[in-house]
Amino acid sequence: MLLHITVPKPYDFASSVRDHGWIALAPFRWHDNDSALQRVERLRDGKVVLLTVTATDIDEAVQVSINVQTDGDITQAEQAEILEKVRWMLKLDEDFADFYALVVRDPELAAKLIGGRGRLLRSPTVFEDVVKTICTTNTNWAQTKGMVARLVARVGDSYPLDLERHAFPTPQQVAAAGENVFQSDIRLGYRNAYVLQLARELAEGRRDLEALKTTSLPLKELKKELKGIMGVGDYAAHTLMMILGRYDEVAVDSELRSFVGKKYGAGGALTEKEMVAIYEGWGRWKYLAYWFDAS
DNA sequence: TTCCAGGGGTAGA
DNA sequence: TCTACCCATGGA
Repeated sequence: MLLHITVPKPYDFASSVRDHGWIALAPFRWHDNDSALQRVERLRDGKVVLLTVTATDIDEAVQVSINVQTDGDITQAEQAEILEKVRWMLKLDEDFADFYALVVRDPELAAKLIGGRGRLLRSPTVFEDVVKTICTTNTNWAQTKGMVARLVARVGDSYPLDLERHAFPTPQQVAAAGENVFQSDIRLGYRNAYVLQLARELAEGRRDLEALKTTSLPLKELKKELKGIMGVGDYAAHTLMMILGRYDEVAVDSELRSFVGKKYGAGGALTEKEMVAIYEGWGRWKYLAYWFDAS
């Protein structure tokens, strides 16, 4: 089964997908030889499919193709769900025109972005991205990858045509796993409690993360809502705001401190306020300005 | 052994 | 609002 989405140029599929580290986190995979994004996905009705997403140039647009594989038929409703999820993951419904218009004033950034970059990869659900973001805090990237891989392998549904590959687990599946499985197998350290608590809140209907996809909450309120999640502080909230298409705030972490310190520090240590101020002129695009400055 | 890596919660000021 | 202290984990 092959599905298609036509995306207006400029859009650089391969660069956009790889510009975010998320591509290295399960169940995402990148196949360099054929520039394909791959992912096992559990659909709402429980069917587990393998999505292989590629892109080809067609005149004034880019055609994104989604190859859907599984052991049975795929209904119209499932096709619609897959298209919706891929559009979300690739941020195809966001308008970057204002950002690109601003970028031309900065030749260094313009050179990087001219082909149509900026649509950083995100996961199909906000739940998945919150969990992944929590797994980036106070640890290194190798451990983040391990944490997410173990979570997916241990409690995510298997893909029927290759049982070694799994979908990202639902909140219900995470909640059902319980403390012991987290401590012995998944090993997120003290983050175990954060991820379990979030999964329970969602499974029991005490929180609705997915509503944030379409929220019109003012930035401050959105940040407050995100920081209400145990384990989410300023860095994680700003990262998740970026995921949700709000680029107004940079996420200050050791990576930003290191990069900004080297490029703008002139030998002396910069305060956090000074670091943040460097991107002040980018208005609602600060996060992306930093991201591509550092890339 | 000690440090610390893409921080955050909590108590106390 | 700011600071000190603690937090599991695993590699260096």
